[in-house]
Order: sequence, then C-alpha cells, then structure tokens
Amino acid sequence: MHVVTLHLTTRHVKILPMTNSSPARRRSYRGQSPDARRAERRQLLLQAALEVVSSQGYSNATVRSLCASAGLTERYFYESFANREALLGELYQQQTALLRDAMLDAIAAPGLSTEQTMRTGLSAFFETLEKQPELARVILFEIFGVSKAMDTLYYQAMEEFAELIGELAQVLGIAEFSKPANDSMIYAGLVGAVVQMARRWVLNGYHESRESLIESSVLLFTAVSAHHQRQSTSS
Amino acid sequence: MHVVTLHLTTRHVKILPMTNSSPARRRSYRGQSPDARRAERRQLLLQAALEVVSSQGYSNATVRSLCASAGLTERYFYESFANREALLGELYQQQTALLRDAMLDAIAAPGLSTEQTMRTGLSAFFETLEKQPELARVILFEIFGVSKAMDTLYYQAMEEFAELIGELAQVLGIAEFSKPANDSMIYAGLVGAVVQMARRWVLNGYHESRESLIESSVLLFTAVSAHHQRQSTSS
DNA sequence: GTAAAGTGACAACATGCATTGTCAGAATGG
DNA sequence: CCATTCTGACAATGCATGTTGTCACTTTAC
Repeated sequence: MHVVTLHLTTRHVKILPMTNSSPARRRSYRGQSPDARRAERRQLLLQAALEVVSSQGYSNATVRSLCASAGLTERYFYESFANREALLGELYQQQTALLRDAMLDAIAAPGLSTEQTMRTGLSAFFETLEKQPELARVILFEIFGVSKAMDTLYYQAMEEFAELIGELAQVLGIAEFSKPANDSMIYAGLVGAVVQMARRWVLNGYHESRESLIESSVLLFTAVSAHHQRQSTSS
Repeated sequence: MHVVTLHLTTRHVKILPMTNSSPARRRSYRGQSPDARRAERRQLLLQAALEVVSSQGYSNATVRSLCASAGLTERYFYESFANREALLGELYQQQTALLRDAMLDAIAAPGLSTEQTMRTGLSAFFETLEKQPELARVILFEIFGVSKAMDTLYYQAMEEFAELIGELAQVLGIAEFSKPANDSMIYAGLVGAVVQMARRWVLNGYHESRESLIESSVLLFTAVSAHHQRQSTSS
C-alpha cells in the first residue's frame, strides 16, 4: 500500500548442515511443516524482543532472557538469528516499517491539501507511537548505542524519513529554499524536531494530548512552508 | 560569564581511610601537593576519556584502556571516580558545559537584534562542534545507550537547551504560540532539529560548510518566529 | 640513613555473557 | 515397533570486564 520501498532484505538464513549420505528427511511436527515451525519460532523471538527490549532495555535483552520470554531455548535463537545484534536489527527494521507504512497509508488518501497532508502524516506518526508504546520505546530510545551497525540503521532511517519529506515537499511545491540554506538539511532538521517532540512526549508518559503534539509539529511544518512561500514571492 | 547555572555538582570524592593512631601525613611529591597530584590525575583521566570515547566509542572505553591512555593505573581511576559510568557522566557534563558556555558567551554581546541573536548563538554552536570534533562525537553520538543515568543526563541537557530557547523567546518577544500548540514542545522541537542537523553534518565528515548549516538552522528559527508574529498580528 | 608514603605493574577474583555442545526423552513416519 | 528427527533443559567453554589486592620499587621527610 505504500510507495517508498526500502532496501532492507538482509535476512539471516542459516544453511543447515546436511550430510549427503543420509537424506535426513525433515518431518512435520504438531501438524506443522519444518519451515512453518521455524517461522513461528522466529516470530516468537521477535515478539519477545519487542517485549523485553521495550521494558528492560537492550542491554538487559540477553540471549537467555530473550529465549526465556519466547519460551524457547538458545538453540532456536541461533537457528533464526546469527547473533543478538541480528535480532535487534530485525526488530528495529520491523518496527520502523510499521511506523512508516502507517504514515504512508495515511497520506495516500487522495485530494489532500498541503497542510492536510502534513497533518495527516504527523497524526498517523503520533497515533502509532501512542497506541504502540513498545514500538515507541524501541524506535525512539532503545536503538541507541547498541553497535555501529545499529547506529547506521538508525541514521539510515532518519535519512529515509527526511527524503520522504523532501519528496512530499516537491510534490506539494514547497521545495527549494534560499541558496545558503540546504534543502535536505532542513528536511533532516524537521525530522529531528518531530522525533525530539515524540521523545519528550513518551518520556513524560504521554502527558500531553496527542492533538497538542500534532498541532505543535504541524506548526513547525507550516511555519517553514509559509516562510518559503513568502521568500519566493518577495524575490 | 554565562547566566544559566546547572545543578551538576555530584562530584565523586572518595574519603580516604585514615587511621587515627598514626596521623599518616600526606607528602608532597614531584613538588606538587597531594591534592594537586590527584587533580592532575583526574584531568588526565578526563582527557583520556575524551580521546578514547570519541575515537573508540563508549563500549571500548574500558577502565584498562582509559588508564592506559591516561598513563595511569587502575588504582588512580577509582581514586577519582566511583566507576566507569561516573567518569563518562563527568565527561559529558564537562563537554556540554563547554558548548553551552560558548553559545551563552556569544549571545551575551549587547545590542543584538532577534535574528542576530539566533544567528550568533547557532553560529557558536556549529563552530564549537567543528573546532572540537571530539566534543561533537561525545555529545552527539557516544552518549547514547550507556545507561539509564546517562540517558537522563542527555534528556536533561536537551531540556535545558530548550528552556534556554524559551527564555530567549520571551526576552525577544516571540513566545506564546496559538493555543493548541505547546510552547515548550516547540522549543524542544527546535533543539531536536538543530541537533539532528549537527549529527548529519558530523556524520558526513563536515562536508557542508559551516555557513550552510548556520543558514539552514537560522531559517528554521526565523520561520517559526515569523509565523508567530503573523499569527499574533492577524488575530 | 631510614621509615613511611607514593607509585606502577600486574595478578587475582568475581561476574556475566555469547556461543557451542551434550543428552535424555518425546513425537513422528512407515 | 523402532529408527530417526525434534525438542528442551542445561552443562561447558571461552572471553571480556569491573574491581580489588599484592608487592617490589621509588621518593620524600626528618
């Protein structure tokens, strides 16, 4: 349903060692094929990661605790993931995709004005964070300082959101600011602003109303948009 | 020289065990008093932390590596800091204070207009980050995910910067936005925007010119400021 | 000169963790 | 029924680290 595609296809698939002599046929178990069982275990681990990381933090999300939460043993962890970091990366990309798709689906509605598009997208952003607090914690807080690879994932995600805003700006006809300023830098700044608002919101236990958050963030966007229009008409 | 004072006086001072029977007189060494030597070692450790953390990351800043970089042994580490985290916290607050004071000193110049104040403060911000890349790495990147306490320090610092902007906004007469929006939330957003721009800048190896960064961030501030003035005059 | 404080190198201990390996028992297919 | 696969519990290994302790040596004070 969404337009922008991501390049996040680095799934870890372990090649099972299999001797050629004995075919080692794979059985179905509990009425499920081997692949189905494996996929189910993988999902259990991802769900456990969401729970443990969002509640205990990344550093406490040890392989043991993750497996305990998933009701599985360590062996099945390494069946689906090369290591702890791989699971966390997968989790982050999964949750980021959820948030992104929610926003893209929201602004895909036809016939929206410029401000309506901003408001709809930002509304979906904050609504997702409010209704899925575990997602919020993972995306906004627990991703940091895990590893270089995870940091890279985070900055890529920020850049993607900034690029998305840039594309929208072009479509909506508010791109290209005055020369000394840098368009993509401004989009990055807007993303940083909204994310910082969201962090503050979550950190305060969602004390403010979602409406307030939406209005505050829309104000930033409209201010920048209006500022641009004034500049281009006055020159 | 700066106005805003921080409440960061949680220095760790270890009480040396001292038997009452033998006075255990403390000697001067290498022409320095015991306190001077201790202070020097403490500074060596802070300097080492800046170097190691900015270049190797926090997780690689082990007690051993920190001591090796400082040319001291583990004993002197625990003489000045209760643990690894204490040193990191001290380092972060030290570097944050450097950045904050640079900005406060810059905008303390008398007779600045609203936009000049914004530009001067932001200019000092980016200039400090450019001329002290180790400070930039520690403040913008390596602080994350270290511990709950460090996260709290970070969010406090962000909040302080937001409050500073709020105070400036009041002095400059651009405070109080329309009701549904939240003033302090908008200030927090502006801080998040500038910080995100700075991260992107550092991450790209300071590829863009500092001027470009300043203009982009000033544009955000002036856009919000102008938007506010239009709103208050039109109502 | 000498006793005590200061120093530096490094061992020792405890801990926690990722990752791999073992093994007995349960479930399956034929 | 029975060989094989699958599963779960958990031991074993290896590694890195924080933190404390030891000890020989150096410098100071008197």
